[in-house]
Amino acid sequence: MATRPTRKALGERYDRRRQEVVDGAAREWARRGVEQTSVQQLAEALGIAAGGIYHYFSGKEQLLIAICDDLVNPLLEEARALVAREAAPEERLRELVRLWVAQVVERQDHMLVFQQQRHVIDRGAQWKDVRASRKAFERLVEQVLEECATRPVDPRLALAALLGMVNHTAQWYRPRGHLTSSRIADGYVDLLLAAE
Amino acid sequence: MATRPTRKALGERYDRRRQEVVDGAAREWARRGVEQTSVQQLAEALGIAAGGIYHYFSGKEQLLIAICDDLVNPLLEEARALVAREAAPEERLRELVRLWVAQVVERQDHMLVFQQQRHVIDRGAQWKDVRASRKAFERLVEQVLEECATRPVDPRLALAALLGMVNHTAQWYRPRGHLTSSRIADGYVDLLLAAE
Amino acid sequence: MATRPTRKALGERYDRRRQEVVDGAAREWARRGVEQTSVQQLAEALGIAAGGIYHYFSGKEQLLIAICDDLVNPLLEEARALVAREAAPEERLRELVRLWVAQVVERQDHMLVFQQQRHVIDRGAQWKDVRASRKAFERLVEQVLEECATRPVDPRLALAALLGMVNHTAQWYRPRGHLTSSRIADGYVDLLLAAE
Amino acid sequence: MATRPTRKALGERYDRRRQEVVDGAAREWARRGVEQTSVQQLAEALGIAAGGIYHYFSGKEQLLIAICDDLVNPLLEEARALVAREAAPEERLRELVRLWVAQVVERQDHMLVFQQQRHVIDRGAQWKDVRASRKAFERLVEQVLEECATRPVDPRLALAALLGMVNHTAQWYRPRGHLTSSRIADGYVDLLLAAE
DNA sequence: TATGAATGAGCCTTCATTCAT
DNA sequence: CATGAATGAAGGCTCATTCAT
Repeated sequence: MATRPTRKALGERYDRRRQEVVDGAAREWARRGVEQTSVQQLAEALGIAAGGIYHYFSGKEQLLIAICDDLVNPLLEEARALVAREAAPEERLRELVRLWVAQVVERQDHMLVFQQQRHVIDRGAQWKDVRASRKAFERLVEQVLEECATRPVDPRLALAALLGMVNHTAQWYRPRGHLTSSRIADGYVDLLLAAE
Repeated sequence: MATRPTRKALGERYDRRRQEVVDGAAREWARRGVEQTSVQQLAEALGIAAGGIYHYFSGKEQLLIAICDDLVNPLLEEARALVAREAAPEERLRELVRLWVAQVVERQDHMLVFQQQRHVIDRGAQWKDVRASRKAFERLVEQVLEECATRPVDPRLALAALLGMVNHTAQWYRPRGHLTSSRIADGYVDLLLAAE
Repeated sequence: MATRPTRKALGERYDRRRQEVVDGAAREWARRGVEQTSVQQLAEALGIAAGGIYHYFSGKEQLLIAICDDLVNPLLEEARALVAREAAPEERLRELVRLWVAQVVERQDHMLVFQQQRHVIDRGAQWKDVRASRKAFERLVEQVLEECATRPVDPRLALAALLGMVNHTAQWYRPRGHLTSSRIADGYVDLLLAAE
Repeated sequence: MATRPTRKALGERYDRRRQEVVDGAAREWARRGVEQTSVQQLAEALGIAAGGIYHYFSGKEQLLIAICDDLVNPLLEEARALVAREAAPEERLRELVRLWVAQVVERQDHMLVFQQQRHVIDRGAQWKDVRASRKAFERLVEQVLEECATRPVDPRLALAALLGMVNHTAQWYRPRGHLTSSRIADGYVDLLLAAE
């Protein structure tokens, strides 16, 4: 017989709905801009009433934070797991950049929102965790990069260049091209590493 | 006694004041965000009354456009002049990137505003000119790059990487470091060009 | 085995629960204010879900009316019974004020809500009954007062003063003091009646 | 010749306009209730745009505070001046109550708003000054009352009764009756003082 | 009965812009 | 040219109420 939704199932439904809001908001905001999209418009695009969003988030900024959390935290986690594994330095860098570009490509909307709102993220106290995760990830990249034999440029410049390249990918990447996520990543790494 | 300012002098003063507004707005908006800074706040930071801004610009968006014009047009002009000169391809690329990075560094605030507002620039009809200038500049870079012997990566990827690196420079560059504008530019070019 | 509750028992339980909602609402609203307390907050304080309140009351205002009914109707009824009894005028006044102060003290929260919402009660059509009961009670006090030998002040002023004193009691009364309900009442009456 | 408005005159105009808003808000809120009157409605009644109110007050609650300040501070000041003068205790009480009732009657709307919002005033930190002034005034009355030969009731009860009477005056007083402010005050005092 | 997700009307407030001075 | 009071159109958010479960 049909089972009534249990408390757990209700929680799952809540989580699913919440995730839909996060993803939908990222999609709309990436296209139209955060400040250019009213909560009304967002709700309309999500097919719910404006007030409904406030069941899941206490305000527009909290929703923005959720989007950034969803972007930064999984990336940092996976990167840490990857770095913990044994590997040759160059291979490790290659894997890290692949992982990273894959995330940028898979969560392109989140990424575009993240970059769009950089000046907001850099300021408020409520953004501290996001800032810390971003910083931690950049440190990780820095360390991996330091162990590699790169072309003869200032190491800090190499890091900055890599950050610039990868993050900028969100601005131009279109799926269905022959430039897949891993080809892009390999290209970036090839620019950095010393020719063999 | 004091001579009355002539018509020309008035015009100069007007232009000087207008430029001060543009630069001040870029500075404030780069730090606090365009939408996060009200016209009142901006005026206060500029030391004038809110209404005063409307003597120079018909609205907030016109001021934003002026900032972007101030960034994109001189860059495109200088780049065109540079490309018109005779030079070896690799040297030409190097000079172009130097010019470009120099602009990014000198007009860092303008650049940060420009990037912050990318989704706005990409949409409205009033942004057509800015979009055209940006596109023209990117084409120029593409052409210069195509003539160079770069490392063996997809040419479109090399262009995208270069755009990413250089634009991202605005996010981290601080004056007074040993990484000067031209060293940064040279580093970027070194990453792209085939090792000799 | 456990007997199913009878229809009557269900009704009793319904009434008991309803009364708990009335009293709980009076308590919360007296402290936090009616408009400052959302139905959600109220429900939480009562240990039920927001929707649950609507099983007993068709809306927030109906609940407010119930609180006022609970205050005004018993008072008027008891006052009428008291006045119907034989007694010397001064003694009758004393008993009436005792009864009245006792109500104010026992239903202090109801009273505070009642006073807080005076401007609401004075307006809407749905408040006609409450207004009528209040008016009837005040007439009763007026009549009882008229028969007494009061100090030589305008009778209307004496009535107003008495109303002011007694109603204000809700604002400061705290149980466990030596000022009991009947001592307070006697004090008020002593102020009004001519010295013997 | 016509003088241009000086900076001082502009300030005066600002103050006058601000006072109009305070008085108008008191009038509307006394009649319709603070929470029952939207800022829009209030502005309409004042003949200005809704946003205009925010030139003088940073929010609805600040306007409410201004109303209460306008009520409590002058009263406290005048009462202090009065108490500082030489006088027989009973005469001093009479003058104090006259002053007090006169204020209640002259600022009837302010008073009604003040009472209506008692539970709000009693809570927030932004109400500390108003609470302090109210308390200081009540202390003053208490001291003056203590020196008088009152009827044989508990002194605290006498004070509470007086507070109840006087404050309640705002609820029923209508101008043009034969019960003038000073007759009302004298009546109240006569109730309290021992018969001669 | 009870729940709590969802609704949608309306509120307070902000802010780009105007205009009399 | 400059000011700053005033406007009015949204915007974010709250909350009483409904209803499927």
